[in-house]
Amino acid sequence: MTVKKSASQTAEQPATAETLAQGRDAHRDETAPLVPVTARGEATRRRILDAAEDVFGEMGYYEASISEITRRAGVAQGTFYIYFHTKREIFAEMVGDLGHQLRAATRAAITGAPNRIEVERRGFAAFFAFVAAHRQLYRIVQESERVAPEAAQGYYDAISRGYEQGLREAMAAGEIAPANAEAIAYALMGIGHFLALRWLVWPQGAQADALPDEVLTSALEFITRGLGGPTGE
Amino acid sequence: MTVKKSASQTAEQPATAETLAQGRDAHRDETAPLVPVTARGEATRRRILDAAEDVFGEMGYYEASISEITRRAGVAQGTFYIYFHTKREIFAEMVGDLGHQLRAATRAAITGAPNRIEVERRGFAAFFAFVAAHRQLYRIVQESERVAPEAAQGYYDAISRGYEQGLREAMAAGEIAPANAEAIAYALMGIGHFLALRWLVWPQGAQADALPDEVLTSALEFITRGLGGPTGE
Amino acid sequence: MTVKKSASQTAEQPATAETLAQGRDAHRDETAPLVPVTARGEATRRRILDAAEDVFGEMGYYEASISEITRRAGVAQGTFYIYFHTKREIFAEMVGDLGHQLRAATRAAITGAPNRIEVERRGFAAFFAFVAAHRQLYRIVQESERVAPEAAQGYYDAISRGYEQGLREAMAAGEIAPANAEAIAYALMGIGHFLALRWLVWPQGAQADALPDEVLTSALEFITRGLGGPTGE
Amino acid sequence: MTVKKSASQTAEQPATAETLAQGRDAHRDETAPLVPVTARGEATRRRILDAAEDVFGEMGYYEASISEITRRAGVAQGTFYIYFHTKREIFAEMVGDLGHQLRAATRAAITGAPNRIEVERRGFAAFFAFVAAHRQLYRIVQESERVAPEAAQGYYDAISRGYEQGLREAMAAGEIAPANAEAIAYALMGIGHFLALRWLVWPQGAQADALPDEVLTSALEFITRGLGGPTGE
DNA sequence: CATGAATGAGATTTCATTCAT
DNA sequence: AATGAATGAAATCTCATTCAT
Repeated sequence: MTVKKSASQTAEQPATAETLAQGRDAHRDETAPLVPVTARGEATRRRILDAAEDVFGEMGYYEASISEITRRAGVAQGTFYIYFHTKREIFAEMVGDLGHQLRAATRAAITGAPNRIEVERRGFAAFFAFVAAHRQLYRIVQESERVAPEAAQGYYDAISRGYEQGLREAMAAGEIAPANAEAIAYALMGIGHFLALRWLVWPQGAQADALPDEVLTSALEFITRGLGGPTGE
Repeated sequence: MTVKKSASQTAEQPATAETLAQGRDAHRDETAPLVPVTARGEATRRRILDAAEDVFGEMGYYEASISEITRRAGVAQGTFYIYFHTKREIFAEMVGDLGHQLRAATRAAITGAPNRIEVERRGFAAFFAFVAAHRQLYRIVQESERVAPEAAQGYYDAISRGYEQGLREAMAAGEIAPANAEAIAYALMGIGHFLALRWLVWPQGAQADALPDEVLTSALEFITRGLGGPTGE
Repeated sequence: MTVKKSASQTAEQPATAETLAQGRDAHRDETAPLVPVTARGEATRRRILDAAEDVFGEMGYYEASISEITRRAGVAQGTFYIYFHTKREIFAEMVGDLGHQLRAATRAAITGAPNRIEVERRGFAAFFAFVAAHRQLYRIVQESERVAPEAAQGYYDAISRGYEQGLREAMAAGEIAPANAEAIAYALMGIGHFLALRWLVWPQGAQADALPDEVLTSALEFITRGLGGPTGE
Repeated sequence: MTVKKSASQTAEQPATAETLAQGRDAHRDETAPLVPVTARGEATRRRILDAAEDVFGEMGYYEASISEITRRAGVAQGTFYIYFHTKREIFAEMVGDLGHQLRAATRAAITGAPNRIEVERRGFAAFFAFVAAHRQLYRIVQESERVAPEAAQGYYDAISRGYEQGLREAMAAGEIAPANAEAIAYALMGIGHFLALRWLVWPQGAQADALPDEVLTSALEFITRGLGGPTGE
């Protein structure tokens, strides 16, 4: 194996007595991330990760196989295990990535929104656009609930936290009705999730690039009313 | 053999290369249900189905095995195939059952509600109670999205249809604001789904028998406002 | 799976409520022996065990493969796991068998020996004959020290115990000099082991069916003197 | 490359089907030792060898991996093959080293012993001390019987030769009874081996630093008697 | 001299499904 | 109707070894 277990001094040390002693005791850490050291390695890892996203998305965690992933990545099967300990590990890492991307996209979209309602409007639009563009990833998150529950909870929690903060500020500003922010956050996520499921994920083919206007409008009205208009203080 | 299989060849294929190539998930003629003819058979079938519910719920579709199911059912492995063609088939059947039960429970709960808001209140309460009592089944439906998509869509569609009808009537009666009924139905399902996930499914142990009051209240207020009060026409 | 986990009531019970309840809780016992129920199963298990003895003996534990074992046994690979949980398990079972056979052979040989010295003479002869006839098994025991230490210790301990008892009786009778019986037992086993290694196991081909007379004589004289003649009480 | 390999082609074979078919234990031209030329190289080789001793001792030949060895040695995996052709080669070399050390320790211990009995006493003490200090190495030799039989036989033969010579001289001097020297040598080795196994190798923890007095005494008395006192010719 | 990356054969184990009794 | 046995494909993961830099 030629991959560092996390960022730490590894090879620059000439093999002195001290480093030796350390080497002796440093038992294999099964959980240490497998970080490539060279650019070539980094590129290979990336290729594998990308291939995994495709494969997991198309086939699902269990039907996917490492050999399919490495085939698409164009590397030998053994190469996979240079960069990831297990099939589950790469899956969980993907879910993390995904959440990261989604949050970045949403954050970018809502920047500069004049009020909470507009935040919701833009946020939902960004979310639906993202799902339409990454339909497989949607299924991945769904599946992660069984396969890598920590990853799934991390995904939802991170989204929720961002949501809650915005909601609390809006409540404090009197823009929306006061309420348990986490409850509202999860309610909103649920709405987004199910609308996307019904109108973006289930439909096959190209007709599913966006929600029907009528649906989007009804949903946004529902949300707007639900959040409670300005309280008029 | 005392099991009907509505006149169709089933296993006549000798194990040729092609049939083998179909692999473990060979979809065969699953249109011919295997219906037990005697009471004893009926009971065995039931036992297998019950065991399957446990096993699938605990372990998930892929980690579950027929042998674990039959072990828990107290029958031999071969017996399984007297009543079900494939692993997938029994899974899909379970999802159907599940939806049935849930809808029955909900319908019973909302009967006699004086207005739409009360319907929602009671409906949600019933839903949460059902989830708390059938936590495994919740995961099953979730998983069915990948494993047996038709079953999953059937599940959600049936719930949605009931929902929509109620909503349309309420809209017609001016009880709630007019909107695309299916959109609202899926939004409400999403809310229920995610609140249950966050407060009933994720938490470990006994503290998860019901939603915290505050959460439930906030959610119901959100929904009530969202649906729109009486339009006063 | 169609094999009982040890001798216990399994199938004769009609599936009543009680047996069901039991079935539910009886989680898979990973350590329960896999005992065949029918004669056919028993025969298959035997074939696998015999093949394993050959294969392990010839190639050693690690170079041996399950697929080679099942090939020689004339069964499919999966069949192996109906009767044994792991490669290690069958190996350990073999070592147990072996010890059993060896002790039986030795016991038979020494029955009726007039005195302790004659016991040793006959015992060693029986041991060498056994090793010559089961040269592979010798290597197996040797290897078991690493692969299945409990099995190895069990093997030696059982032999030693028999030895010790005989020695103690002989000491009590004044036939041999008093000493720590276990020490003498292990010393005698060591002698047998190394003589067999040098003159029966290492030599290739047919010339190694027995120890050279001179060697055997020298060894027996050494042992005879070592045990100490009658103490003349 | 600064490592001599006495003029012979080594790796020129492109990885064709045939070379691959040789599998992982391909015996190649192991007759060309890989001798380091610089002091740095010498030190690296030494580090690898020391690490290998630990690893092989702890895990055994087959469970040990080159990557574990190089990890402990603090070098890259590729570096291993600068100094050793194969895994087997380094293993065999270790066994050789070991025998060397053991013989040196024993020789030092018996120097100046007044008679054969005293030689045995001191020799056994030295042997047991060595085993207690190198418990892993004991297992290594044991395993070498399968993995590198030549090395194992070399090990025992060298010890035996030293033994035999001493025995023959003692016989000639009338110090001990005449006998086949090799038989007696292997018998004595067997005794030492099995006593060490039982009282030094098997016991876990610190209580196993030496044989119990009673055991040692009984064994030495057995040996003393066995060798036969002065024949008084 | 040394390194890190890459390879790919191979091994164990699981499991849905079939079948004779 | 039920059982126990058998099958064999497939999947994950390990590891000795090679090679370009």
